Amino acid sequence: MTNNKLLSDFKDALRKEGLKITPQRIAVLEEIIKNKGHRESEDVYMAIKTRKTHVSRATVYRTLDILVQNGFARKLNLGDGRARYEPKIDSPHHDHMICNNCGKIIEFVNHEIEKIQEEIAKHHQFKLQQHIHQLFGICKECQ
Amino acid sequence: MTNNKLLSDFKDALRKEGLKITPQRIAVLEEIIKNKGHRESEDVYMAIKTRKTHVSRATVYRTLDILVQNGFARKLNLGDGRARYEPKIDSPHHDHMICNNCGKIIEFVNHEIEKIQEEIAKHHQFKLQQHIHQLFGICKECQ
DNA sequence: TTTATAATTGAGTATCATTCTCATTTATAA
DNA sequence: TTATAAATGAGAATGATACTCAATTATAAA
Ligand SMILES: [Mn+2]
Ligand SMILES: [Mn+2]
Ligand SMILES: [Zn+2]
Ligand SMILES: [Zn+2]
Repeated sequence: MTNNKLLSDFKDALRKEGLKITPQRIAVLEEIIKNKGHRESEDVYMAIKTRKTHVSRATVYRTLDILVQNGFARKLNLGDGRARYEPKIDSPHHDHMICNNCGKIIEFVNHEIEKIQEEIAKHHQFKLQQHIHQLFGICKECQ
Repeated sequence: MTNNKLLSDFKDALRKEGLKITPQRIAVLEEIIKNKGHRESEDVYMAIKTRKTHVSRATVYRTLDILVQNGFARKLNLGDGRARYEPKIDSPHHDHMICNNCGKIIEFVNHEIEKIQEEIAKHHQFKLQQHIHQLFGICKECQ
Protein backbone atom coordinates (compact mmCIF):
# COMPACT_ATOMS: atom_id res chain seq x y z
CA MET A 1 0.00 0.00 0.00
CA THR A 2 1.45 3.37 -0.98
CA ASN A 3 1.89 6.06 1.59
CA ASN A 4 -0.50 8.24 -0.37
CA LYS A 5 -3.18 5.59 -0.19
CA LEU A 6 -2.53 5.22 3.53
CA LEU A 7 -2.74 8.95 4.04
CA SER A 8 -6.05 9.19 2.25
CA ASP A 9 -7.34 6.16 4.16
CA PHE A 10 -6.39 7.91 7.37
CA LYS A 11 -8.18 11.06 6.32
CA ASP A 12 -11.23 8.98 5.45
CA ALA A 13 -11.08 7.32 8.87
CA LEU A 14 -10.87 10.70 10.59
CA ARG A 15 -13.87 11.98 8.64
CA LYS A 16 -15.81 8.82 9.36
CA GLU A 17 -15.16 9.34 13.08
CA GLY A 18 -16.10 13.01 12.90
CA LEU A 19 -12.53 14.02 13.71
CA LYS A 20 -10.70 16.89 12.09
CA ILE A 21 -7.77 16.53 9.74
CA THR A 22 -4.92 18.45 11.36
CA PRO A 23 -1.24 18.82 10.51
CA GLN A 24 -0.34 17.20 13.82
CA ARG A 25 -2.40 14.13 13.12
CA ILE A 26 -0.95 13.77 9.63
CA ALA A 27 2.57 14.19 10.99
CA VAL A 28 2.08 11.40 13.53
CA LEU A 29 0.74 9.06 10.87
CA GLU A 30 3.67 9.84 8.58
CA GLU A 31 6.18 9.32 11.32
CA ILE A 32 4.69 5.95 12.27
CA ILE A 33 4.53 4.60 8.72
CA LYS A 34 8.18 5.40 8.13
CA ASN A 35 8.31 1.78 9.18
CA LYS A 36 11.20 1.97 11.58
CA GLY A 37 8.72 0.11 13.76
CA HIS A 38 8.46 -0.23 17.52
CA ARG A 39 8.64 3.50 18.19
CA GLU A 40 8.16 5.13 21.55
CA SER A 41 5.81 8.07 21.89
CA GLU A 42 8.73 10.27 22.88
CA ASP A 43 10.66 9.30 19.72
CA VAL A 44 7.70 10.17 17.57
CA TYR A 45 7.27 13.45 19.42
CA MET A 46 10.93 14.43 19.01
CA ALA A 47 11.08 13.39 15.36
CA ILE A 48 8.06 15.48 14.45
CA LYS A 49 9.02 18.41 16.60
CA THR A 50 12.57 18.74 15.33
CA ARG A 51 11.86 18.69 11.66
CA LYS A 52 8.22 19.33 10.96
CA THR A 53 4.99 20.54 12.42
CA HIS A 54 4.89 21.92 15.91
CA VAL A 55 3.29 19.33 18.13
CA SER A 56 2.85 18.54 21.81
CA ARG A 57 3.36 15.29 23.69
CA ALA A 58 -0.33 15.25 24.56
CA THR A 59 -1.29 15.37 20.91
CA VAL A 60 1.16 12.63 19.99
CA TYR A 61 -0.38 10.38 22.63
CA ARG A 62 -3.87 11.28 21.52
CA THR A 63 -3.11 10.63 17.87
CA LEU A 64 -1.34 7.34 18.54
CA ASP A 65 -4.53 6.23 20.27
CA ILE A 66 -6.54 7.19 17.20
CA LEU A 67 -4.16 5.22 14.97
CA VAL A 68 -4.48 2.16 17.20
CA GLN A 69 -8.26 2.49 17.47
CA ASN A 70 -8.58 2.64 13.69
CA GLY A 71 -6.24 -0.19 12.83
CA PHE A 72 -3.34 1.87 11.51
CA ALA A 73 -0.97 1.00 14.33
CA ARG A 74 -0.42 -1.61 16.98
CA LYS A 75 0.57 -0.76 20.54
CA LEU A 76 3.11 -3.00 22.23
CA ASN A 77 3.88 -3.45 25.91
CA LEU A 78 7.40 -4.80 26.24
CA GLY A 79 7.35 -4.67 30.00
CA ASP A 80 9.72 -1.74 30.39
CA GLY A 81 7.14 0.89 31.17
CA ARG A 82 7.14 2.58 27.77
CA ALA A 83 4.63 1.65 25.07
CA ARG A 84 5.86 1.03 21.52
CA TYR A 85 3.90 1.58 18.34
CA GLU A 86 4.32 -0.15 15.01
CA PRO A 87 2.49 0.33 11.72
CA LYS A 88 -0.16 -2.30 11.23
CA ILE A 89 -1.06 -1.83 7.58
CA ASP A 90 0.79 -4.31 5.34
CA SER A 91 2.28 -5.88 8.45
CA PRO A 92 0.52 -9.16 9.21
CA HIS A 93 0.26 -10.37 12.78
CA HIS A 94 3.54 -11.32 14.42
CA ASP A 95 5.04 -11.61 17.88
CA HIS A 96 8.39 -10.44 19.24
CA MET A 97 11.71 -11.68 20.58
CA ILE A 98 13.47 -9.02 22.63
CA CYS A 99 17.16 -9.03 23.51
CA ASN A 100 17.64 -8.50 27.23
CA ASN A 101 21.03 -6.99 26.51
CA CYS A 102 20.74 -4.63 23.53
CA GLY A 103 16.98 -4.31 23.24
CA LYS A 104 16.89 -5.50 19.65
CA ILE A 105 13.48 -6.73 18.53
CA ILE A 106 13.12 -9.71 16.22
CA GLU A 107 9.70 -10.45 14.76
CA PHE A 108 8.38 -13.96 14.43
CA VAL A 109 5.17 -15.74 13.60
CA ASN A 110 4.29 -19.41 13.97
CA HIS A 111 1.00 -20.70 12.74
CA GLU A 112 1.15 -23.83 14.85
CA ILE A 113 1.35 -21.72 18.00
CA GLU A 114 -1.47 -19.50 16.79
CA LYS A 115 -3.61 -22.59 16.19
CA ILE A 116 -2.85 -24.17 19.57
CA GLN A 117 -3.69 -20.89 21.29
CA GLU A 118 -7.11 -20.96 19.75
CA GLU A 119 -7.64 -24.53 20.82
CA ILE A 120 -6.68 -23.68 24.38
CA ALA A 121 -9.13 -20.80 24.39
CA LYS A 122 -11.89 -22.92 22.93
CA HIS A 123 -11.24 -25.64 25.49
CA HIS A 124 -11.94 -23.09 28.25
CA GLN A 125 -14.88 -21.61 26.35
CA PHE A 126 -12.90 -18.40 26.35
CA LYS A 127 -13.51 -15.94 23.51
CA LEU A 128 -9.99 -14.99 22.44
CA GLN A 129 -9.56 -11.31 21.54
CA GLN A 130 -5.83 -10.57 21.61
CA HIS A 131 -2.66 -12.17 22.81
CA ILE A 132 0.85 -11.24 23.81
CA HIS A 133 3.68 -13.63 23.11
CA GLN A 134 7.16 -12.33 23.79
CA LEU A 135 10.43 -14.22 23.99
CA PHE A 136 13.18 -12.60 26.05
CA GLY A 137 16.82 -13.58 25.99
CA ILE A 138 20.16 -12.80 24.41
CA CYS A 139 20.41 -12.22 20.70
CA LYS A 140 23.00 -13.78 18.44
CA GLU A 141 25.12 -10.63 18.36
CA CYS A 142 25.12 -10.16 22.13
CA GLN A 143 26.31 -13.62 23.08
CA MET B 1 6.20 -28.50 50.23
CA THR B 2 4.97 -27.50 53.68
CA ASN B 3 4.84 -23.88 54.66
CA ASN B 4 7.32 -24.60 57.42
CA LYS B 5 9.79 -26.00 54.96
CA LEU B 6 9.27 -23.00 52.73
CA LEU B 7 9.81 -20.64 55.62
CA SER B 8 13.05 -22.30 56.59
CA ASP B 9 14.18 -22.34 52.97
CA PHE B 10 13.48 -18.62 52.81
CA LYS B 11 15.49 -18.02 55.97
CA ASP B 12 18.33 -20.04 54.50
CA ALA B 13 18.17 -18.00 51.32
CA LEU B 14 18.28 -14.77 53.30
CA ARG B 15 21.30 -15.98 55.28
CA LYS B 16 23.03 -17.13 52.12
CA GLU B 17 22.56 -13.66 50.65
CA GLY B 18 23.78 -12.01 53.83
CA LEU B 19 20.34 -10.53 54.45
CA LYS B 20 18.68 -10.30 57.82
CA ILE B 21 15.63 -12.23 58.88
CA THR B 22 13.00 -9.67 59.80
CA PRO B 23 9.33 -9.93 60.73
CA GLN B 24 8.44 -7.86 57.67
CA ARG B 25 10.21 -10.22 55.31
CA ILE B 26 8.60 -13.25 56.90
CA ALA B 27 5.19 -11.61 56.71
CA VAL B 28 5.55 -10.91 52.99
CA LEU B 29 6.60 -14.50 52.31
CA GLU B 30 3.66 -15.83 54.30
CA GLU B 31 1.23 -13.57 52.55
CA ILE B 32 2.48 -14.63 49.11
CA ILE B 33 2.38 -18.35 49.80
CA LYS B 34 -1.20 -18.17 50.98
CA ASN B 35 -1.58 -19.19 47.36
CA LYS B 36 -4.35 -16.84 46.39
CA GLY B 37 -1.94 -16.10 43.57
CA HIS B 38 -1.54 -13.11 41.29
CA ARG B 39 -1.42 -10.59 44.11
CA GLU B 40 -0.68 -6.92 43.73
CA SER B 41 1.91 -5.28 45.95
CA GLU B 42 -0.77 -3.06 47.44
CA ASP B 43 -2.89 -6.11 48.36
CA VAL B 44 0.03 -7.71 50.10
CA TYR B 45 0.78 -4.47 51.91
CA MET B 46 -2.81 -4.04 53.10
CA ALA B 47 -3.17 -7.67 54.13
CA ILE B 48 -0.04 -7.58 56.28
CA LYS B 49 -0.69 -4.15 57.67
CA THR B 50 -4.26 -4.81 58.75
CA ARG B 51 -3.70 -8.00 60.63
CA LYS B 52 -0.03 -8.55 61.33
CA THR B 53 3.33 -6.92 61.50
CA HIS B 54 3.65 -3.24 60.85
CA VAL B 55 5.14 -2.80 57.41
CA SER B 56 5.65 -0.12 54.80
CA ARG B 57 4.96 -0.17 51.09
CA ALA B 58 8.67 0.29 50.43
CA THR B 59 9.50 -2.85 52.38
CA VAL B 60 6.81 -4.85 50.63
CA TYR B 61 8.28 -3.87 47.25
CA ARG B 62 11.79 -4.62 48.44
CA THR B 63 10.82 -8.00 49.84
CA LEU B 64 8.84 -9.02 46.77
CA ASP B 65 11.99 -8.36 44.77
CA ILE B 66 13.96 -10.62 47.09
CA LEU B 67 11.36 -13.36 46.69
CA VAL B 68 11.52 -13.08 42.91
CA GLN B 69 15.32 -12.95 42.85
CA ASN B 70 15.52 -16.11 44.94
CA GLY B 71 12.92 -18.14 43.10
CA PHE B 72 10.14 -17.99 45.69
CA ALA B 73 7.82 -15.86 43.57
CA ARG B 74 7.17 -14.91 39.99
CA LYS B 75 6.37 -11.37 38.91
CA LEU B 76 3.73 -10.91 36.22
CA ASN B 77 3.09 -7.96 33.97
CA LEU B 78 -0.50 -8.13 32.79
CA GLY B 79 -0.30 -4.87 30.93
CA ASP B 80 -2.43 -2.85 33.32
CA GLY B 81 0.39 -1.01 35.04
CA ARG B 82 0.36 -3.02 38.25
CA ALA B 83 2.68 -5.99 38.76
CA ARG B 84 1.29 -9.25 40.15
CA TYR B 85 3.17 -11.81 42.20
CA GLU B 86 2.48 -15.51 42.48
CA PRO B 87 4.23 -18.19 44.51
CA LYS B 88 6.65 -20.16 42.40
CA ILE B 89 7.45 -23.09 44.66
CA ASP B 90 5.34 -26.14 43.81
CA SER B 91 3.82 -24.20 40.94
CA PRO B 92 5.35 -25.38 37.66
CA HIS B 93 5.67 -22.96 34.77
CA HIS B 94 2.40 -21.84 33.25
CA ASP B 95 1.02 -18.94 31.26
CA HIS B 96 -2.17 -16.95 31.68
CA MET B 97 -5.52 -16.21 30.07
CA ILE B 98 -7.00 -12.96 31.33
CA CYS B 99 -10.65 -11.95 31.02
CA ASN B 100 -10.94 -8.47 29.54
CA ASN B 101 -14.25 -8.08 31.34
CA CYS B 102 -13.90 -9.39 34.89
CA GLY B 103 -10.14 -9.74 35.17
CA LYS B 104 -10.26 -13.43 36.03
CA ILE B 105 -6.99 -15.25 35.42
CA ILE B 106 -6.94 -18.80 34.08
CA GLU B 107 -3.65 -20.65 34.06
CA PHE B 108 -2.61 -22.86 31.19
CA VAL B 109 0.43 -24.71 29.99
CA ASN B 110 1.06 -26.36 26.65
CA HIS B 111 4.22 -28.31 26.06
CA GLU B 112 3.92 -28.14 22.30
CA ILE B 113 4.00 -24.35 22.45
CA GLU B 114 6.91 -24.41 24.86
CA LYS B 115 8.81 -26.66 22.47
CA ILE B 116 8.09 -24.56 19.38
CA GLN B 117 9.22 -21.46 21.25
CA GLU B 118 12.56 -23.05 21.87
CA GLU B 119 12.88 -24.02 18.23
CA ILE B 120 12.13 -20.48 17.14
CA ALA B 121 14.77 -19.14 19.49
CA LYS B 122 17.32 -21.70 18.34
CA HIS B 123 16.59 -20.88 14.72
CA HIS B 124 17.56 -17.26 15.42
CA GLN B 125 20.53 -18.31 17.57
CA PHE B 126 18.78 -16.53 20.39
CA LYS B 127 19.43 -17.69 23.95
CA LEU B 128 15.94 -17.85 25.44
CA GLN B 129 15.73 -16.69 29.06
CA GLN B 130 12.06 -15.97 29.78
CA HIS B 131 8.84 -15.56 27.91
CA ILE B 132 5.45 -13.99 28.32
CA HIS B 133 2.45 -15.63 26.76
CA GLN B 134 -0.90 -14.14 27.65
CA LEU B 135 -4.29 -14.70 26.06
CA PHE B 136 -6.83 -11.92 26.48
CA GLY B 137 -10.53 -12.23 25.82
CA ILE B 138 -13.87 -12.94 27.44
CA CYS B 139 -14.21 -15.78 29.89
CA LYS B 140 -17.01 -18.33 29.85
CA GLU B 141 -18.90 -16.61 32.67
CA CYS B 142 -18.74 -13.16 31.10
CA GLN B 143 -20.15 -14.09 27.69
C1' DT C 1 24.18 -10.60 78.07
C1' DT C 2 25.91 -6.49 76.35
C1' DT C 3 27.77 -4.00 72.71
C1' DA C 4 29.08 -2.49 68.20
C1' DT C 5 27.63 -1.88 63.77
C1' DA C 6 26.03 -2.67 59.34
C1' DA C 7 21.60 -3.74 57.47
C1' DT C 8 16.77 -2.63 57.47
C1' DT C 9 12.89 0.04 57.92
C1' DG C 10 9.44 3.72 57.06
C1' DA C 11 7.83 8.32 56.01
C1' DG C 12 8.00 11.04 52.78
C1' DT C 13 9.88 12.59 48.37
C1' DA C 14 11.23 11.67 43.59
C1' DT C 15 10.54 9.67 39.17
C1' DC C 16 8.59 8.82 34.88
C1' DA C 17 5.22 7.60 31.50
C1' DT C 18 0.91 8.86 30.55
C1' DT C 19 -3.49 11.42 31.12
C1' DC C 20 -6.07 15.43 32.23
C1' DT C 21 -7.40 20.47 32.35
C1' DC C 22 -8.73 24.41 30.31
C1' DA C 23 -7.67 28.65 27.87
C1' DT C 24 -6.47 29.53 23.21
C1' DT C 25 -6.33 28.25 18.44
C1' DT C 26 -8.07 26.10 14.29
C1' DA C 27 -10.72 23.19 10.85
C1' DT C 28 -14.85 23.01 8.72
C1' DA C 29 -19.54 23.62 7.22
C1' DA C 30 -22.89 26.95 6.32
C1' DT D 1 -16.48 35.15 5.93
C1' DT D 2 -18.31 33.50 10.00
C1' DA D 3 -19.80 30.62 13.69
C1' DT D 4 -18.60 27.06 16.52
C1' DA D 5 -17.38 22.65 18.00
C1' DA D 6 -13.17 20.22 18.04
C1' DA D 7 -8.22 20.24 18.64
C1' DT D 8 -4.18 21.82 20.58
C1' DG D 9 -0.50 22.78 24.03
C1' DA D 10 1.45 24.07 28.47
C1' DG D 11 1.57 22.59 32.48
C1' DA D 12 -0.55 20.15 36.32
C1' DA D 13 -2.21 15.64 37.94
C1' DT D 14 -1.88 10.78 38.43
C1' DG D 15 -0.29 6.38 39.99
C1' DA D 16 2.88 2.70 40.47
C1' DT D 17 7.24 2.11 41.94
C1' DA D 18 11.97 3.59 43.43
C1' DC D 19 14.81 6.39 46.25
C1' DT D 20 16.55 9.01 50.52
C1' DC D 21 18.10 9.19 54.90
C1' DA D 22 17.37 9.40 59.88
C1' DA D 23 15.90 6.15 63.24
C1' DT D 24 15.54 1.34 64.41
C1' DT D 25 16.94 -3.41 64.69
C1' DA D 26 19.16 -8.06 63.78
C1' DT D 27 23.27 -10.26 64.49
C1' DA D 28 27.81 -11.57 65.75
C1' DA D 29 31.66 -10.64 68.64
C1' DA D 30 33.15 -9.84 73.15
MN1 LIG E 1 6.76 -5.82 15.28
MN1 LIG F 1 -0.37 -18.03 37.60
ZN1 LIG G 1 21.25 -8.14 21.69
ZN1 LIG H 1 -14.69 -12.76 32.88
